[in-house]
Amino acid sequence: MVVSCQDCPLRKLPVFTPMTKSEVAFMQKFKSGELEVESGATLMMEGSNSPQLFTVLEGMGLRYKTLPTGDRQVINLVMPGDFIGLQAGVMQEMQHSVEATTNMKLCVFDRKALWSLFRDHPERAYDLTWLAAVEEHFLGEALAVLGHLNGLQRTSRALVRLYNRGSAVGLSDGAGMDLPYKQQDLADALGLSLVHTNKMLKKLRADGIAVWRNGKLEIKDFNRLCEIAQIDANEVAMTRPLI
Amino acid sequence: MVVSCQDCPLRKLPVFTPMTKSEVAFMQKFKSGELEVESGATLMMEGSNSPQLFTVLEGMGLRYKTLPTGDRQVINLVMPGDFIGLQAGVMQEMQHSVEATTNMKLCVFDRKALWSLFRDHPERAYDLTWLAAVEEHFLGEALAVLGHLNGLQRTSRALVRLYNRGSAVGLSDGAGMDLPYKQQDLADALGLSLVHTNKMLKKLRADGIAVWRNGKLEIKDFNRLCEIAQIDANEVAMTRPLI
DNA sequence: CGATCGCTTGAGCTATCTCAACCGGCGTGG
DNA sequence: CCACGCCGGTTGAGATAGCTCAAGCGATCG
Repeated sequence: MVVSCQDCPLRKLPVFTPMTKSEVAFMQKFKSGELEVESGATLMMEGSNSPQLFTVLEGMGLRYKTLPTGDRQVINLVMPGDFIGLQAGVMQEMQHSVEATTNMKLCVFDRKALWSLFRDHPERAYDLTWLAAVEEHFLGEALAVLGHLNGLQRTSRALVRLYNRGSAVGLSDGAGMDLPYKQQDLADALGLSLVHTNKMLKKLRADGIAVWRNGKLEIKDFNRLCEIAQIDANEVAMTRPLI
Repeated sequence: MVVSCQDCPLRKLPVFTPMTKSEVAFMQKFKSGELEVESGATLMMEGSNSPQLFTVLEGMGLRYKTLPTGDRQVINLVMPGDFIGLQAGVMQEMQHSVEATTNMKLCVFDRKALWSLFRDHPERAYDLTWLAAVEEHFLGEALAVLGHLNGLQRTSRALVRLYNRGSAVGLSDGAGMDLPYKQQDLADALGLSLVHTNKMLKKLRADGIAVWRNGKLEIKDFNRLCEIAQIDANEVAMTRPLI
C-alpha cells in the first residue's frame, strides 16, 4: 500500500500512488533547501508563526509544550522521516516547540507552497492528511498510556515504541540502538518525575529486560518488555508508517 | 477568518473561503443522508472499517479507546459540530470507538466520496486537514493535562473546556449547560478513578466554584475555576473552532 | 582544579487508588 | 401498587505508587 519514493525530496512522506514526473518536479520546487542545525537548537517555537515545514533527514529531536508552571510535556520524540510543522502550516501558529537533541539535517519546504500542493496535487494532499490522521492516532495512544498505565508500564512501552520506530528507520543494529536523550526527556514524555523514571529504568535493567545508558538502548528480553508494556509482541509493529 | 456556511450540509466544517455554487452542489451529493441513533448506540467500532463519515447535528457522545485490560480511555467528548471518522476515512480502520451518550442526529457522508473531495475541491480538502491539525492540537493539550496536572486541576480544566465548547455551539443558557455524561465518563477522560473524580467534583461544589449534577453543569465562579485549571480566563476561548 | 551536568539512591510524605458500604431514584414484574 | 433490583452517585478507610527533597558520584569541560 505505502509506496516509498526515492525521487521525492519529501521522501519520507508515505505515498499511496506512484508519483508522476510532474509531481516530482513540483516536489523539487516545493523543497526550498536543506538545513543543518546544532544540537540544542530550537527549530520551532510555541506561538511563533513559522514559515517553514521540515522533513527530518538525520538526527533526533523532541516536540514539547511548555506549561504555565514551567513544566514541559514532551509530545513525542522526533526521528528521521518525521514531518514537522504541519500544524503551523495549516493553523495560524505553532502550538508546541521543537528542539534538536542531536545535530540534525532537515529538508525544508516553503509553507506558502502548501496551498498549491493541495490545488495541484490532490494525491499528495491526501497523503498529508493521512499523515495527520496517523499522528492523531499516536497521540490517542499516548493519552491512553498516561491515563491508565503505571510507571513501569509506561517506561516499557516507551522503550518498545522507540525501539520499533528506530528499527523501522534503520537506527538499530542488532540488539542496540542510539537513543541520545536524557532521562529527563523521557520523564517529561511519560508524565513521571525524573527520580521515578530513573527507578523504573533501574528495575528494567536489574531484571535483565532492557538497558539504556550512555545514549544506547539495548533490549535484552523483548517479549518480557512487551508483556509489561501491554503490547502484543507479534503485533505488526505499527510505528510511524514511514519508510 | 472562519466563514460559516449555512448551505453546506457539512455545515459545521469551518471554511476559510466562501463556497461556490458548484461546491455546494458537490456537498449535497457528498452528503448521503441523515442518521438518528439512540443513546447508547455505538457509531463506530475500534478495528472496524467504517464506510461512513459523520458530522454531528444534535446530541452528544464520546470517543474512546479500549485497553487490553478492559480499561477505557476517553479521547474526547463529542458535541454538535464535530466531524468524526476522518481517521477511518483515511486510514484502513478505526482506532477508537464512538458511542452516543444521548440520542443523536448525524449527517452522513460517503467515505468513497472523500477522494473526489480532494481531487475536485482542494479548498475543502484543505479545511479538512486544518481540522485534523486542530484535533492534534487538542490531543496535545490533553496529553499535557494528564501528564502534569493533579486531580482537581484536571477536573477544573475539563469543566472550563466543556463549558466553553458548549457555549460556542449554543448549548449553554446563561450560567448552565447540559452535560449528560456520567462521572465515570469524565474519570475515564481524565485518567482518574471514579471515586477520586467524585471527590474533586464535590470539592468544587463545596467551594462554590462549579456544580454538576443531574446532567446540568453550572459554573458559579468562572475566574476561580480558570485559576485552578491554569487557564487564562481572558484567553480567546480556543475551543473547537466550529460555528 | 573547581564547576557543571546527568545519573543514582535514600527517606519521608501525600495524592490517588482500591475496596466496600450505603443511598436515592427509577423501571419492571408480580 | 408494592417490592425488588439496578444504576449512578457519595462517602469512609486503608494501602501504595509516585512525588519532593536532599545528598553523593563520575564524567566532562574550561
